Amino acid sequence: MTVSPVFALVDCNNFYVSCEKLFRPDLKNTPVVVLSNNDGCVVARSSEAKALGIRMGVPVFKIQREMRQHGIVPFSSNYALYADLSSRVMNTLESLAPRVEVYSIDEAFLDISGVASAVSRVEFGQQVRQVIGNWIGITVCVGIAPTKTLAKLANHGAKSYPATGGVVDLTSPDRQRRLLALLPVGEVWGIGRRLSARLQSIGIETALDLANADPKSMRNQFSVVVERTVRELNGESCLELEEIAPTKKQILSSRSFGEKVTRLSHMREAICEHAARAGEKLRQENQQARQVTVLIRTSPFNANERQYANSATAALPKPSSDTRDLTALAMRLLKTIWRDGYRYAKGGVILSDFHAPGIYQPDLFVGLSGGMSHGAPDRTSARRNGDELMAVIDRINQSGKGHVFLAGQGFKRSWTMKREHLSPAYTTCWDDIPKVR
DNA sequence: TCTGGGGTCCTAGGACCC
DNA sequence: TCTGGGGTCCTAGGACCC
Repeated sequence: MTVSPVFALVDCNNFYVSCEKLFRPDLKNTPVVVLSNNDGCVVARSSEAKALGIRMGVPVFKIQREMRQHGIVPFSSNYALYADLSSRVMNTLESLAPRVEVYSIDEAFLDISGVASAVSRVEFGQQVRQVIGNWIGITVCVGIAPTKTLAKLANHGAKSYPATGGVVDLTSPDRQRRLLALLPVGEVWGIGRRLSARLQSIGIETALDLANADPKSMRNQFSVVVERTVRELNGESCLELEEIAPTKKQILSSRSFGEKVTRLSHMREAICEHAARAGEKLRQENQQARQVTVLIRTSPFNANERQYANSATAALPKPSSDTRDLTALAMRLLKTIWRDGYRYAKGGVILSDFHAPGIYQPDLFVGLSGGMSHGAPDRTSARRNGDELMAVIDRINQSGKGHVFLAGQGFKRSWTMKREHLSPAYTTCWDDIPKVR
């Protein structure tokens, strides 16, 4: 007999802000925001900042006045810090539950099917909160339910209503319906802005309205995704716990520039840099890529300016994870889409069509017809020792002792991103460890 | 002047085949 | 005048997530 599943969704409160405040106790009751790359917009807010009406995703230049007026303290994104604290949280969760799916940097689903009664489920949730709070200093909320979609809503309830003590058990259908009736349909996991508007236009306003809809008809009018959501809202589990992260299907490195790029030489540097970063991620995944895409664009927000956005994709003669192969192709692709006379805001590289090293079936005609227009057909395999070179470069770059890169990535780098409010790397760099006097 | 980055999945439509 | 039908594969674009 199979036990019906019970999921717990553990979600860190205001995660990025909490990470920053952890090392700045002086900011305990101060409104704090964390900014996106380039200090562009707000991506995390402390409860004080939320209370002041600072919206998620708002561009920083639009709230300069409020920032000064209320003394809101901004931080640039410090991903090294957040990733390190995240892995501490996740490791702790793995010691508390038999099966854990790390869903994002600040959330995880736990399988707690073995925890029997309603009382002990809530106790379990409280215990999780206490351990994470005491050991790491991060506050989490816990939502418990028979499906992932309901666990998400339970978590939302735990965050919204302090009287819950940060834990909501939504295993009883009666409680499910009561909470669903209170929530607008857009709060449901998988229902975004567009679907929300379309659903409302046919009279589905609340999460409960959606739960009461006919799954088949939802599939016809929308998609299987919406049908699955309806079933999940009714306690029928359609989404399983994924303990092992599936292998990636694409890797993207892209970034807005700190200053607009107008010269091809600068864009070449930036694209080189992205090809190198993407290659590094690819090697961490122990994969090789065959497809390379380069994309560049002007800022879509500036209506007075001439706009241009384009991308180009091509295949390598055979899969590779060697930065030099990826870069060479990326440079050729960039040349095909570059146009003079624009102020470029962003550029990037996407790698796709992955193969595990060594098991690629080459095309029968590779080397005869020549997939690439330059170089010897089997140029990549002539560098068996390229793997070793890349491994050495990765080791040096990850050691924190220095940075090795191709000259094409540039030395002046006027285009690199702005990070004016960066906190120290408290937990990942010896020089930045806080000192107690 | 200044608006993030990195992913996944699904669907529709075209190309191509028999 | 009359102009099939069904299957597969691929890709672009849309929608969603954090």
